[in-house]
Amino acid sequence: MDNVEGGNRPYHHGDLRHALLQAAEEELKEKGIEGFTLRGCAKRAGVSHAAPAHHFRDADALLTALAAVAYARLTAAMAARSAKAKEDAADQLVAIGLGYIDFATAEPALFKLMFSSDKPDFSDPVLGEAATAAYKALVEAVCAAKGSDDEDAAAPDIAAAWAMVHGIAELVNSGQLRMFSAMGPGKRQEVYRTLLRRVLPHPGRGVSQPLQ
Amino acid sequence: MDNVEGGNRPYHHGDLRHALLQAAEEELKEKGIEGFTLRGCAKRAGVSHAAPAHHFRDADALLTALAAVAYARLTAAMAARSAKAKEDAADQLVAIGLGYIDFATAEPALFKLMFSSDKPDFSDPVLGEAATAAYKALVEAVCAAKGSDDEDAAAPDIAAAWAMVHGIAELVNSGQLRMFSAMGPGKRQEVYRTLLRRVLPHPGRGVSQPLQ
DNA sequence: AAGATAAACTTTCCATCGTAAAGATTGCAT
DNA sequence: ATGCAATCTTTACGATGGAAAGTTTATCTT
Repeated sequence: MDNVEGGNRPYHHGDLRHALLQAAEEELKEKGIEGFTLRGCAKRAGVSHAAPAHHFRDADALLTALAAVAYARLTAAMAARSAKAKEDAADQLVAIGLGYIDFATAEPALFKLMFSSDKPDFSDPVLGEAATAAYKALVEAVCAAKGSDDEDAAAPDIAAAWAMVHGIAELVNSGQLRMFSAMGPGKRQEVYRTLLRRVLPHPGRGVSQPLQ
Repeated sequence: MDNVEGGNRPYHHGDLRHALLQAAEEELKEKGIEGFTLRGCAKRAGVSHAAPAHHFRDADALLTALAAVAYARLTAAMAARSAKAKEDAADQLVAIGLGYIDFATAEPALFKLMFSSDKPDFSDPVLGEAATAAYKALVEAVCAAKGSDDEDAAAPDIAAAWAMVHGIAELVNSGQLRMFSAMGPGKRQEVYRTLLRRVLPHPGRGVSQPLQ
């Protein structure tokens, strides 16, 4: 046995499941999703490479559990922005979008795991509920801004808002929108706001129309 | 040797480089980017697993070359829509966006390789030029719609247009916008158009403002 | 035409990965 | 105290990417 930490680690870890989730997050951030290995997680947690199997069926199951945690944080990031914003429905929707972008740029590895990877299994009920909660936060903000409870009628507005924030997040994270990295943080936030205001639903109408 | 095709294959393939690119595209479409293997490509091309090394430094280099081909197709898809649209600058920009979505939904595996993977090396000059060509098509359409040649001034409009089409493409491809799969193709195209018109630049002004 | 050189391809080999199977250790219920 | 189940380790296997060395073919030189 190669007990790295000095020798007196007990045979039973105690909270390996949780330790593995933390290790997986580190591994993901350092190696990226394409360099992620289950053995690396085990080593970080100080256990043998086969130990994770007793807590997660396979590597994808570990990443599925991690994705569920990440969705909760996404929801929290949106709620944090929402709490700081004015109560006005439009401001609230913009805040939700900014929270989405906050999370995506603060946790690019997790964001990629959640949205640009086949690893997480969305049929898993825990992940499914976490993802649905995040989605609902967005939907409710759109409906409020639109002044309607009809989710179907709001569908194009939901799509517009989500596509815009998601597109910004993806492009910024992959470094393709270099204009943003060139600006200071304040200016960047201001541009984000302006972009998000562009996809606000226009109360009363169905799908909002452009000016001209 | 296990010559699958019957026995009289010559020792030298003749055009293995090209055959590997085709094989890689098939492999990518069938297995997905996370199931992609270099050995699988070699088998498809009917050569030993070490043969690709003589044409591509490693697996990433093969995918980089494939990504360059894919960018050319993306540019072509945008050009095809552009050619069919009216000459009006706004219609042209919408067409570019629809072409982008056309490509993304027709070739989800390639699209993922290009935008949601660390595999391709964008410092490769061939890929770099192909990607730049696609980007320029977008930039020029935005500038034309804005009625300005100042690319810096148009930056937020470029970001808005690109983020919207990219967001739609990503969310549709990952099956997260189920409302779209529910509609017929005609209705879907119409909604795409409506969404894209929402991010058109407004000539003269800097960043366009919402209605209210 | 003949031999040398380079290119294309195969074979063999190695480290790493995920995961299955079996053995060792410990906690817990009875 | 004893037995069982959970937790963890060790061992083993097939697959993968890539390095190294050997084989075959093409091309170039003379």
